[in-house]
Amino acid sequence: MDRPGGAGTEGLRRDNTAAVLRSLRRRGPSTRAELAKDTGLAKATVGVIVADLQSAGAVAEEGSRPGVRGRPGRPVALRGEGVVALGLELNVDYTSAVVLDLAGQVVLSESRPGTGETADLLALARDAYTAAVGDDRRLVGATVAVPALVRGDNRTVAWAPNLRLDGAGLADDLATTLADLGAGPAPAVRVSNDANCAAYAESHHGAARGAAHALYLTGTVGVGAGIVQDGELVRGSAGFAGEVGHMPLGDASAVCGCGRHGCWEASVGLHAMLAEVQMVELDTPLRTAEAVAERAATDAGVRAGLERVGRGVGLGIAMLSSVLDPEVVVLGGYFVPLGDLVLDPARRTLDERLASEAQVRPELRLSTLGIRAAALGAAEQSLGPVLSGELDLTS
Amino acid sequence: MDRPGGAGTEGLRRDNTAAVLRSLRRRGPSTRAELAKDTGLAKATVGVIVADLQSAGAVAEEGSRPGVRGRPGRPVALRGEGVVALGLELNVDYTSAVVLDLAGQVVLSESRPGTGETADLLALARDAYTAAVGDDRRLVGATVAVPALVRGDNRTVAWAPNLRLDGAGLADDLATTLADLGAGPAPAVRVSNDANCAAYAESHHGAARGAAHALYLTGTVGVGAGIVQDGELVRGSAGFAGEVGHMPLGDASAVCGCGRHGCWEASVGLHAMLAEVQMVELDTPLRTAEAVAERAATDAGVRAGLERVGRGVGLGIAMLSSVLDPEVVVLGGYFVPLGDLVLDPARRTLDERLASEAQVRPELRLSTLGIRAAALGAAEQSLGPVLSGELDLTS
DNA sequence: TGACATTAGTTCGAGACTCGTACTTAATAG
DNA sequence: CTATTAAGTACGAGTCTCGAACTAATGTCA
Repeated sequence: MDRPGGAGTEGLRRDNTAAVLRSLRRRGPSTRAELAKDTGLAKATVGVIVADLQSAGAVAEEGSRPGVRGRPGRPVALRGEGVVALGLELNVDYTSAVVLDLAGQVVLSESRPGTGETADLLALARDAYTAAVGDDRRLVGATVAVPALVRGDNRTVAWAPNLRLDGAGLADDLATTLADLGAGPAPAVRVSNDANCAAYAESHHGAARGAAHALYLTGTVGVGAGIVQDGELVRGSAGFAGEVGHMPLGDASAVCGCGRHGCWEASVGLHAMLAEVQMVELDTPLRTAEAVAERAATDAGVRAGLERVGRGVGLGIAMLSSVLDPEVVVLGGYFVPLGDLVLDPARRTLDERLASEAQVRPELRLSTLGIRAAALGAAEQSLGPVLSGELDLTS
Repeated sequence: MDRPGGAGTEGLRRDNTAAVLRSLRRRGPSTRAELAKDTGLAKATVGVIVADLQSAGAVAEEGSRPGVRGRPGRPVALRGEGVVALGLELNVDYTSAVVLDLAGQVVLSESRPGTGETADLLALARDAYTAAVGDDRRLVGATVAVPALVRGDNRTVAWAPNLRLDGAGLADDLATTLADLGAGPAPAVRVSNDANCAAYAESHHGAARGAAHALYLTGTVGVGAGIVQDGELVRGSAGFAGEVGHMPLGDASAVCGCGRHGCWEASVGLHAMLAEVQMVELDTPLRTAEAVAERAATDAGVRAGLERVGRGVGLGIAMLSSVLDPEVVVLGGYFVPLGDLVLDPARRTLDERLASEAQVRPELRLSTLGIRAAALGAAEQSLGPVLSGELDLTS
């Protein structure tokens, strides 16, 4: 509710500067005149703001666009060489890093196998920093995505059943690592849930781009969700929203790893899927699913098993859709290699289960971002304060 | 993301004025010094803003508060006689009206039996306007709560199975009615879902006051929900979020009015409850539930039936909590007279079903606002633009 | 009782910002 | 080569916030 930039006239400038940045991010390189029209600011104001951003290194002029009558405008573009954010993911079997520039371009993207150790992550962070940030770019923030419950402060890990994490240790460690590397004015460090990060990435860069209301589901051993409403993540009171794996939904007969019956992931998690198709797990969920998809081409029994899984997926999406009314549902994780083998039955179940006649079935899409989704979303989250006016580049 | 007040320095003033109003609303009468501290504005600025609001009739000085050392402050309070909003509810068997002043005080509250006709509502609106608005108060907006799916534009009724409503007719009719009554600068007219309105009311005035993340559930023949996240309603892409009645959750054996199996309301709606306790429906859900509660005092069979219903309620809340992570869940409608007869088993089920060890069970409370909840929330929604700076009182 | 400390609120000038208008600049059309 | 069109800039007016200095009102304590 409060003004992001601050209450005085300087705050006003910050907010207007942020509006210019957002316009550039959304519409690409634009002339001052176009920016004025898009933001509603006066031409003169835009001129001053652009000059400030230019001398801060955040934007630069491009070659002019000729053609039409009249004096040609000189387009201004966000400058990737200026400002970047770092996104990281620490998972049980790999770590990823993405460096994202202000223009939304991925500058660096790297994944390494790992064992979930904080040290792995810090090493990767160091390498990514050296390779893609260095002394000439300004790092405005870093966010780590983790498969854990993270409190609303975006620092404190409350519960990480699969990682040895506790409290704000990870955030602090990363902060000191970055400080040691000499990252200028201490960049903001945050920790965030991996499904939330991936959801954010899908809504800004991936399959849900352009949808203000999206739901992201990732299938691994468990099932996680990230909810985007009005372009922002829904966090819940403690920061735990989107923990859909144990929704009491499926067969009462299905026993879940948590010891209870009827959890959704006991019907649609990786192990449930493997039981349906009577196959065994390989080294990663993705490779496992690829093997299943391959077998499905020739094995009707496997296809039938996936059909049952798909119906369970559809049932859960029906549930979530009636609560959240998303425009797009993106499926990631092991669902991606299975594609329509799972999505088609899910769509059919969903059609049968729409809450009312007026409701339109949300579009079901597959994630296009792959393994870097969470790291990318983490980076995008770190860019947030710049685009909202909370952080001032020009000072 | 955009500044609510506008981009120029006048917009800045509007936003700061709104901040002062919000502070007064939240903390009650305050001196200029207290306002300065709370809003972060300079004393001088607050002085000017308060003077403006005073001459606009929105605030007034109260008798001074003596006691402490130093010059005593002169508290300023929101002035109920100045600015009001109108909230209405059109339901199948009654209509309600609430007039709410800027200070959050209910100026008028009236309910009448009805038959769901638009004409009933317009008549009540006229009467409420004459009685509590008249020529001396300024009406800033009116909102009608309806048991229907309303699009995100807050005007268009998309689906109203129990009312004869269609499109934006209701909003237009109310607008012309108010215009005929001579309501100054045309007040904004909106239409909104009744459960959403009630949820908003509970989070601002009722059992969930102070909770930024709340979930409201109302039990009638169906079950509806309203979701508040970060103090704002979650609407979904089309405006249909919160349609929880047909979540595929309960026994597959329970047949729902919609023709499908397993809908939540087929287990916990009024008729399902009556079937469990083997009693018949009276004229309203509330009176029916009162009769059931009375019988439960002496009839163990009824208590057992309510226990089963309560477990179903708890299961649904477990589902919703794992998705939304609310701090408080408020139950309204027919659940209120049944109280702990339903809530206790619901709490037990919920405890068994929490998504993770780290999660804390949301508090389950009963609605305290009764039949006027929706109308009150509607009025509060109409007050929103004033408190956010979208609407300027001083011009 | 009277000087003093303390807190509230106002006055005033400086500084920052946006805006509209007028002006300059750079291209195309004829 | 001139007219036209549109982009960008310079400038002055108007609005706003802010801090410092100042005035006002009260309790404290000698």
